[in-house]
Amino acid sequence: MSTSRGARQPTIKEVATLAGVSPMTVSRTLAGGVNVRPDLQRRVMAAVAELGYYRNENARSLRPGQPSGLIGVAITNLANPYYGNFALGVEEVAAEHGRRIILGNTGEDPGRERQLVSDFIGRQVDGLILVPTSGDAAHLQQERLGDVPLVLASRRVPGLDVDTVLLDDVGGAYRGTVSLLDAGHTRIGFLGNRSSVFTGERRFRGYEQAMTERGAPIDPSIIARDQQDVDAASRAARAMLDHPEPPTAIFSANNRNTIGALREIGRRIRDGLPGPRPAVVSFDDFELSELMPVPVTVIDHDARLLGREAATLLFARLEGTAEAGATTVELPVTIAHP
Amino acid sequence: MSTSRGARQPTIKEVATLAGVSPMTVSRTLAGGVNVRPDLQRRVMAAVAELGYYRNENARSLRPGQPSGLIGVAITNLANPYYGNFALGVEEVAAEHGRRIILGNTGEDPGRERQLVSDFIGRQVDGLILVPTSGDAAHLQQERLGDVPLVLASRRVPGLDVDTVLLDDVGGAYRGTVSLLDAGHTRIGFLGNRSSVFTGERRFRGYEQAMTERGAPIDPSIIARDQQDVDAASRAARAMLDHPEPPTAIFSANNRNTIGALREIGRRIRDGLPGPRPAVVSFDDFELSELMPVPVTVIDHDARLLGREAATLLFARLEGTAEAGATTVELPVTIAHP
DNA sequence: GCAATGATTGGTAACGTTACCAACCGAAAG
DNA sequence: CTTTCGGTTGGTAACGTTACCAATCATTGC
Repeated sequence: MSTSRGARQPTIKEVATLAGVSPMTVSRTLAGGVNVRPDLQRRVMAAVAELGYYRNENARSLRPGQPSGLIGVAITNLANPYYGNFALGVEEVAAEHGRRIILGNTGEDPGRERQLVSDFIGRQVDGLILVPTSGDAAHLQQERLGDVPLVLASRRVPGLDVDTVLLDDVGGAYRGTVSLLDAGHTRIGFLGNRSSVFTGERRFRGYEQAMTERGAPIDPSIIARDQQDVDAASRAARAMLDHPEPPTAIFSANNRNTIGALREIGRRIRDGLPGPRPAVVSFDDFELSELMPVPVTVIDHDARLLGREAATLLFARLEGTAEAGATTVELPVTIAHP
Repeated sequence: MSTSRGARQPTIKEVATLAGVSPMTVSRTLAGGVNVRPDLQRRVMAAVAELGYYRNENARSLRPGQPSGLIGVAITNLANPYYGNFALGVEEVAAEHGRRIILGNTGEDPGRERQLVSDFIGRQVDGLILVPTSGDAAHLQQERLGDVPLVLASRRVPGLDVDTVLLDDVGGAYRGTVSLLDAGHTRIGFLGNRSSVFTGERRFRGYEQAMTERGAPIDPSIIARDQQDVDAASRAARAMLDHPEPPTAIFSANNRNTIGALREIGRRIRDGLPGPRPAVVSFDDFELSELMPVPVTVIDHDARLLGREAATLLFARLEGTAEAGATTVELPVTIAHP
């Protein structure tokens, strides 16, 4: 009836023997059955079912020219829902093309990224999608990757001219800051992160542009650009609100900083502490933002779409339908007022 | 200097030729270099660097007994931050054991799950970790999986006796409901989801147990158990609060239902609608729960830890250190009062 | 009835790697 | 000076699959 508990995987040869045909006939049947007699196909399928046979995809992709069907994906922080959605978008498009993803988490560590990339290549991935860390990029140079196409997401890498999907960081930050200025704020604090230099830098540039354009002073003492997690963001917000001349509004460059800032603002309200109740503009959406005790304007974007676009770019490259040079896609962001 | 742009991956044979040794010496060097003269090792490493050679892991694992180094992971919804954290936990432990994860999203579709599992096995995964969908489980029977160990997470599958990691759903729901009863509530609504039968069922049981024990009536007209997403949850909460005799508190069995309920409650408060402002107990944490306009008690748990435990169970099985029978680990939950 | 055609089937080799065995080397021991 | 031994190196085969070619079979047209 069936193999015993814990038996090793049967081979195509065993299936062939049981079905009374050659391995070639089994292979052909499983490949679609062109030019195989229907009765033989039935016998093969019966043997496959009985033995619980699965084609060995690794052996299959050993033959030259055969794709492995794997896409390597390395992201910086899977715990961040933003990247979970990103991975989902990549997975969806990969599945539509009959591929699976191998997923690695770099934790912003360039060494880990390097290690992941070489493992992925060793597993013969058909392509790579990467949210790069900000370290050295020698391991991503085309000559190191051989014929494996690479798509970068969220961030660009200096000196690396490859397909990239980005958000409109500058424009979004600009428009978000303008909305605060329009509401009459002129003293606007900035919370952001440093290490993911690329987005942090771009979002700061948008903020700076808007402030400068409207003649609002940029005061370094209410600019904090070194917070990676919620607790650090909370502390930075606390310091900012304890400033002798505190800001009346805060621009937060990402999800982690927004949550931290709101936690601190909420604490002050709950404890009845005096001081400003700053309006907040948040780059990155979060759930229930409409229920916050201060008005929160959200600069929203679609991480899942970003993942889908990255994968689409990759498959265009794989199928040869991509343009010759490196393409950059910059996805729009939307601003939702409270 | 280096291979040309877009060249195919070099083989071990080419490295051997360049280094002036046999492929065996290259293989041995890369495997750790036991019994290989240091000068030859240096020559090999130089050739590897020059050609940009990566060991072909697929060919490597073709030999019998060699592990592929891959763990197949299928989860139901990667967009849910809960599962993103779960995947991260699995990935961390897998990385500690030198393995990568292949990730697939089932979207609660049993057909997709079946397809993913057979692809994973075809890729010779060393093990499987699954958040099962609630369909038929024939494809998960041991005799179908051959020698590939399986660990289930979050949910159990009827008729499948394998290693499993669960949350203390019943106990958590019980204690959460008791906390509402202790606060004087007796009319408590229930929001939950049906299709992920297992957790939904268990959490309802905990609710039921607490209600019955305290003699609080269980009224089916304020029990809604069919919401999978935030919008459906919102609608269910609206109907519940429009009930002629609305509940004074709501037990929400998961994150999606909690967000939906709070969105509806917030809307009513903002619009100044009359009616109760129900207290909420939420199974699943969410950020900024302390800033909600009604008190929210959170039944919290660690999805990442759940992932780590699942992977730990799997590696115990792989390394033969696991017990003979199927193990079930039930992780505790914590209750955080507002 | 016979040749030509196309459909069907099987054998062989190769993909890139490593386990196993055989061969060789130099050095130490007798 | 020979033997022995451990360290070092290379050749061969096999892992499971499929492309390619050769062989076989039935069918059609003359």
